[in-house]
Amino acid sequence: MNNHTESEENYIKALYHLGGDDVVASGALANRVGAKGPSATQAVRRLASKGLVEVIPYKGVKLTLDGLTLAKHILRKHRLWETFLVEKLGFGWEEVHPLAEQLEHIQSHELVEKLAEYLDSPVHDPHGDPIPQADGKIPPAIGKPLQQFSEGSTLKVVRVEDAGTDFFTQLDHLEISLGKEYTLISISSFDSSIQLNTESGESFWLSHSMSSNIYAIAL
Amino acid sequence: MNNHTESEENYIKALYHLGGDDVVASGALANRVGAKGPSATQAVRRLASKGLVEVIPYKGVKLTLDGLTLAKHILRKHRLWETFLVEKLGFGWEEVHPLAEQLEHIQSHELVEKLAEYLDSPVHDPHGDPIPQADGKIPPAIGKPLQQFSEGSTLKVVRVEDAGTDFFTQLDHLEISLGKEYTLISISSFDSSIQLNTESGESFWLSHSMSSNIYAIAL
DNA sequence: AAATAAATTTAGGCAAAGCTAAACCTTTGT
DNA sequence: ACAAAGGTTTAGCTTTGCCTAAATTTATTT
Ligand SMILES: [Mn+2]
Ligand SMILES: [Mn+2]
Ligand SMILES: [Mn+2]
Ligand SMILES: [Mn+2]
Repeated sequence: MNNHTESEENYIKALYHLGGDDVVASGALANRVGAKGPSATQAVRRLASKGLVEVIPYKGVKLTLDGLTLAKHILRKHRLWETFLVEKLGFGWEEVHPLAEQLEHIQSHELVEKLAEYLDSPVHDPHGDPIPQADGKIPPAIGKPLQQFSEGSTLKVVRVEDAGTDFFTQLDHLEISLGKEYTLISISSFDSSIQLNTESGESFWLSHSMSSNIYAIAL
Repeated sequence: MNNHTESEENYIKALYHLGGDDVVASGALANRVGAKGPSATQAVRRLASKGLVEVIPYKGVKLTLDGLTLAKHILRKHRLWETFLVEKLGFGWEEVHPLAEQLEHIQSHELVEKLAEYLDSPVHDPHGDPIPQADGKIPPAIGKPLQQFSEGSTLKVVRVEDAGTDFFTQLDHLEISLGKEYTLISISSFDSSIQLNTESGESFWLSHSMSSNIYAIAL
């Protein structure tokens, strides 16, 4: 019931990201884990024989309850390690993902819980994503995309959607990070770009592709 | 040159432990990694093709310079993680080895160095073993076994030899830990057991198998 | 020096994990 | 309703890593 390989865990996590406990097509799965179709077909069969997924041939794959529990546990580890790397070791939030991709496979319940305690039982990771708790419950995702705020409202950035390096580089250029507060000045009806004011009154524009990946709460 | 599997790294580390850069018999190697002879024979061939070891058929295996460098780097990671687990997460020194056995395979030079810095660049791990430094140098092993002290000398425990769970349990029973100071009262000429006095004057005996794994420095 | 014992390698298998090319379902468009 | 297109599975192969049994080499003993 317990011992899973790194590969297995990556497939489980991919299934969770793609569909939660819904059916996921084998092609999409293969794509997500960076493998080819036949590899995924074989992989899900191994997972099925362990009771982690249910396969409907030519239709797709679905996490079982066991699989879902495992997925959330791996995600918990991933986000706790990301938090550790940023909070304690001083990594930038844009560099921790590939490291957590390795660390999430370390097997020890005691380690996970000691780590969580050491980090003061965090509820969100450095990107603002909710950290599944030890009991399997997942805190609600917070914030809504900047587009959904009305002109003139003040807001605080609380989450960024996982995106590539370029996205983070751009965030750094603009000095945007979690916790920063802004006033939304205007939303262009031409290209949906957004004008923000910093607390110190400086004004700048955000493209739609940037702003749609930035989540905030109203103040 | 870089990417090694967990299995490969475990073989490299085993070779280092068994012989440094000397020749090691394939049977001893197999034994150390918990595999059978033929598995080791095959494994060292894979390592040889990567330039990490040199094989002399029917004679043994030897780390190359590259292999030696890798071995020390893995050992550095192992001992840094052990230090982290004890110092920061509050694990007991007897429980960290199997966890470090996993963590030592995480690949990221930046992570290792950030971790070392976070731990204030430690020179010894929780068992008193020297931590190989970033430049490959290894601090000298400290202490000598209790037998080598003369009766009446005062000493401080600075290292214990890696041993099984039972050894640590017994250390805990006797409340022996790194940094503790004792006076050596007598060494039995019958069974080489050793009588120690604690700082508060209590007296107790240590079997030879215990004391020969406990290293101390004179005060 | 020959015989025996011990260690090592070879031979032959198996499972996990990946790949390409070919065959096979499903869906879609006419 | 059917043919083309698209996605999925099957077939067949590769590498890593580990196993047992048998052959081979080296070491030890008489
Ligand atoms: Mn991963
Ligand atoms: Mn994250
Ligand atoms: Mn290991
Ligand atoms: Mn140690």
